[in-house]
Formats: sequence, structure tokens, C-alpha cells
Amino acid sequence: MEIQLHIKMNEKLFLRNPEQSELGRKIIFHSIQLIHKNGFEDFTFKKLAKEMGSTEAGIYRYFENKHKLLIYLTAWYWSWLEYQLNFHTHNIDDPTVKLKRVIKLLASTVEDDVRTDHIDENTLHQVIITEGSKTYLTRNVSEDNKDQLFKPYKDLCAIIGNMIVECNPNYKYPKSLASTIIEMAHFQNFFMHNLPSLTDFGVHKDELEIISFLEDLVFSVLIKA
Amino acid sequence: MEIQLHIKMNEKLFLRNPEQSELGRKIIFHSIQLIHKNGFEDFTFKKLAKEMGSTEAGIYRYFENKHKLLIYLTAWYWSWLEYQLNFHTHNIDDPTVKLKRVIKLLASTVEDDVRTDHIDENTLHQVIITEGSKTYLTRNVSEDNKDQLFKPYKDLCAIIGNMIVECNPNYKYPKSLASTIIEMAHFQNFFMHNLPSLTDFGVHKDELEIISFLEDLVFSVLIKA
DNA sequence: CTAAAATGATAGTATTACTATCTTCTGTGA
DNA sequence: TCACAGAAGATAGTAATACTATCATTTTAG
Repeated sequence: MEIQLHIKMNEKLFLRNPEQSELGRKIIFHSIQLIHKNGFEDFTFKKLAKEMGSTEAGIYRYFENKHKLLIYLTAWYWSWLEYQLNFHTHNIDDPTVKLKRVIKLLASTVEDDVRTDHIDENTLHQVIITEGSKTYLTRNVSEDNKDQLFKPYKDLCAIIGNMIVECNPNYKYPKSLASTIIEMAHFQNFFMHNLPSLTDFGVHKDELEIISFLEDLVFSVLIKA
Repeated sequence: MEIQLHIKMNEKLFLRNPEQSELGRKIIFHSIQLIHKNGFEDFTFKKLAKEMGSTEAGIYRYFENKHKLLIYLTAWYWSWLEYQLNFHTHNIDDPTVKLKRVIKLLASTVEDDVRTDHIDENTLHQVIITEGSKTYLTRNVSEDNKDQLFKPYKDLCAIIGNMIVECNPNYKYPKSLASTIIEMAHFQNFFMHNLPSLTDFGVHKDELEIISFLEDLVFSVLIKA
């Protein structure tokens, strides 16, 4: 039995749907690899075309520009993560346990999802850690936000916020705590590997320590409130 | 009595010291304004030169490229903030009070420091909120880090980390908590203004609420530990 | 089998990110 | 006071980036 996982993406993210053609799927696959290899600043559609054995113009038929492509990848990632989250917290009633699963999911190395053959989730995860916040730290946030481009991120944040409320209805900042968990799961990972003195994880470089840090943070606040 | 404040910057940040000439100081002043106005992605040395009534080549004599200039501005900002922090926590013994001052300093709108006439600290603060993390979220982090370009940021983080240890020597993650406070003071501000559903501050858009959120977070963790 | 759609190949433009060179200005110290 | 060094201005040039346009060829869907 072969199961394919398909995530429906906001149409404003692309000019032509990359999931629906071989070329489109190659764009997704190779862009993840190239951005991971050389960083988003160095990444161009010309280099991507060369890597893929295709042409620059061909890529422009799918994506308006590289920033939209990055938002696409990020949106896909958060949607996929929401799916994973639903799966892993399914049938769990205790909100504390659910929240622990979420933290683990956010802060752990991802394993490749075999149901998506044009996306290497592990590499994508690493790309999102380094490049994810560049999607919204721009002059166009508001416009892009109006086009709902950040919906998957906001949805995930809302879900986590709701779990926090379930854990403790008296806590006053569930949404901010949720966005803090998400961002810090990534930033502490980036710091651990690249600027270790900004963390307490420089010695072992172990993701489990990030999970412990976040769990301690979240549950201290929620128990106290 | 006129007092000037001067911050000695790492020499690897520039080719010619911008603080030591009128042109250099104009570069600093106008780059802050331009980056604030149109964002770092849209910012070029050509546009900056036009804005200043100078030439592109002239700016290249001071800074290798716009990324180095951004790191310069960011490093200056963190150095200045460390100075402010020392000033505001001077003669205070209670580490809890000190930590509260730090949080307030990080999360509040800055007022212009009249002792630095070529830098508008309030605008610079807003620039750092949006563009600050782009200094290190690149392929060159490690190299730039070796050149000590992030020293002011790391120093500030270490100081805050030490205050955390003073508050509670048993807490296991002082450095990560410090970097979390710093980053979240900025991110929650950015979210509040641009993606308010990621925060609990969308209604009043009031920095005081961010301060309350961070204080609650920090002291819950530290009391419990 | 045919028409439409997708892709490939190629070319072209404005802007970006620089480097180089030559001239002019400006301040200092002999 | 003059000369000379260093800073700044003016101008030009190059390779790469970020696109757009056009036309031929291949694929595919009815």
C-alpha cells in the first residue's frame, strides 16, 4: 500500500502549482537542497535552474521570485508540522502530555516522510531554522499577511495557544507563549550550532537539552499561573 | 557642559572608521533612516549615496558591503544597550530588581540619546527589531563570529545570564533564558505590530504588556527552579 | 488526432554589487 | 606659505542578479 500525503497550498504562493508537475516538484526538491547548501542570500533562480538542468524562465513560471518560494516552503513546512502534531496528539486527552509532544516535535530532528517524495523534511527543517523568520521580517509583512501567506504558521500558533489554555485557563499570555516556544525551538537550535555561547547546550549539542529547557520554561509558567 | 558618548567598535566591522569623519557619521545616520524606511532588502549603497548627496564609491571606502554595515549598526546598538544597562542597574544589589530593569530596557521604546548626535537610537531600535537577526542568520555566521563581530550581543547575553544566576544559582539554563529574553523582547514587539495574532498584545499594542509577559515568564521559571 | 498547455532555448533590460582611476579639496607641519 | 598626504568627488566599467519577452518544440488531455 502506497500512501501519498498532499498538502493544499494557498494559491497566492505560486503562479503555477508546483505539486502538479514533474518540473514543479523538482523546483521544490532542489531549492531546498540549494538553500540548505549555500544559504538563501546566495540562492538564485539561475543557479537553481542549472542545478536542476532546467532554465531560469521555467522557474519564473512557477514562482514570482525567490522570496515567494521561501514563503511557500515555510508554509508547507508549518502545514506538514500541524499534520504531524494532530497525528501525534491524537487520542491524548491530557493537555500537559499534548504540550510535551508539541515541544518535542518542534525541537527534534525531523525524519524524512516517505509519503512526500519530492520533499526531504529533514533538510527542509534545517532550512526553516535558518531562513524561516526571513519570510516575515520584511517590508511586505502586512501585504503578505493580507494574502494569508502566513496562515499555516498562525494556525499552528493558535493550536498550541489552545493547548496552553487547556493546561491552565488562567494563564494570560497563551499566544505569546506559543510563538515563543515555536521561535525558540528553532533559535536555540541555531545558536547551539553556530553561536553556542548564547545557549547552555554548547557542550553536548543535544536537542534533548533544548526540549528540557522549553518544557521547564513552559510548565513553570503554567503551574505558577 | 556637553558630553559626548563614544563607543569603540571592532575594527573588522569597517574599512575606515565612520565615527571619525563627517562623511562616516552621515553614512551611519542616513543608513539607519533608509533601512528603517524601506527595509534592508531594498537598501543599497547607491540609494544611500543619493540620499546623503554623496557617491557610492565613497561609502565603499567605509564599509565592505551592506551586510557589514548592518552588523556594525547592530553591534553598536548592543554596545550602547550594555552601557545603558550598566547605568540603570548601577548601585542596585537585588538581582531581581536588576533583571526587571533589563527586561524593561530591552522591551521599551528607546529615547534618543543626545550624547550621540549622529545616531537616532529610537529609529535604530526599530531597525534592530526587524533586521537584527539577519546579521547572524547567514552562511557566514561562523566566520563573522570568529572575527568577534557578535561580541557585543554575546557580552550582553552573558551579563543577563549572570544576573539570572544571581537570582537563582540552581537554574540550569541561564544563557538560553537570557537569549530568549533578548530575542523575544524584539520578536513579540514585531509580532504585536505586524502579525498580532501571534501575540496577546494585539488589542492595546502596548509595550508594557510585553514587559509583563517577559517578567512573568522569567520569574516563574526562576522561582520554581 | 488535434489544439492547448507546458517546457526549452535564447535574448534582452534595468538594477545591484562591486572595483578602478583620476581629479579636486582640505588640513597639517616644515 | 607652500607642499604634500589623505579624504572625498566624479566618472566609468564589469559581472551578476532579477527579472520579462519571444518563439520553437514537446507533452497531454479531450
